[in-house]
Amino acid sequence: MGNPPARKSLKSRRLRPVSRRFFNRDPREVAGELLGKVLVRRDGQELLSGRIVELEAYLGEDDPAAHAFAGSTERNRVLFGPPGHAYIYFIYGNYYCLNVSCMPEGQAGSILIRALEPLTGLDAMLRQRGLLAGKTKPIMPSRKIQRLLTSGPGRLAEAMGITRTRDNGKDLTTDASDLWIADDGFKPKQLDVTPRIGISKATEMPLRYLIAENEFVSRQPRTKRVSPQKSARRS
DNA sequence: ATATCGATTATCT
DNA sequence: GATAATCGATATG
Repeated sequence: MGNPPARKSLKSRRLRPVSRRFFNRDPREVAGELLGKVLVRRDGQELLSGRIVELEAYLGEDDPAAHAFAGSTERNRVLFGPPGHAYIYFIYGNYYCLNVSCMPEGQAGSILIRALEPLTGLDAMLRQRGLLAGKTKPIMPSRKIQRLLTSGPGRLAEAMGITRTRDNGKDLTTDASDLWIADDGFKPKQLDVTPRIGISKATEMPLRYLIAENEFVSRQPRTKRVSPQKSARRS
């Protein structure tokens, strides 16, 4: 098996909220630095958290794939507001997705959070994802089940209990919120950059960022595959 | 492993 | 009325 994910770090490291200034710039600049940060949800006394291992940058009114493309509307107005806030949208009649607004107020641009490596609150995530199926207490879910918790934008929103009515417009740069982004000091060793997925316009721009070799991304990058069928290994 | 498809509803044309 | 920054299930090689 591969290396164990860096999970031990979380109990020893402090979770410092990421500043608003961090997001006050082009999402393409934010993207690489945001990978490895931690999304935190306070649920009563419990903290649900996961490391950001995959994300996509969406630009402003010049990006045909961005919700900001048609200008400000009631739905997307958070994108044009101050940086560091949650833009939540509802999609396919089923799922919510989380963005972080970037750029100075008045200009659109955001980061779509696409996958987390679960760190704390896994039992609550299991429950909110509906993967508990009447069973009793899970001790530690299998690696395969862990991947189903937060490996995808709709999945992570469901696991963290993120909805539009509850969270849209929330300030993600302070732990006075019950949803925020923190830095625990972790630095990814290597990143991958690929085209964005799930879109039909501007499909070629390389604006999807992933932590290389991380097993909790929604889909492994297409490129740099090596042939052996058995123990599929990337590099 | 990749491809295709249905579910389900807020938002916009 | 059409579409959608998805997911889970099924079909196929």
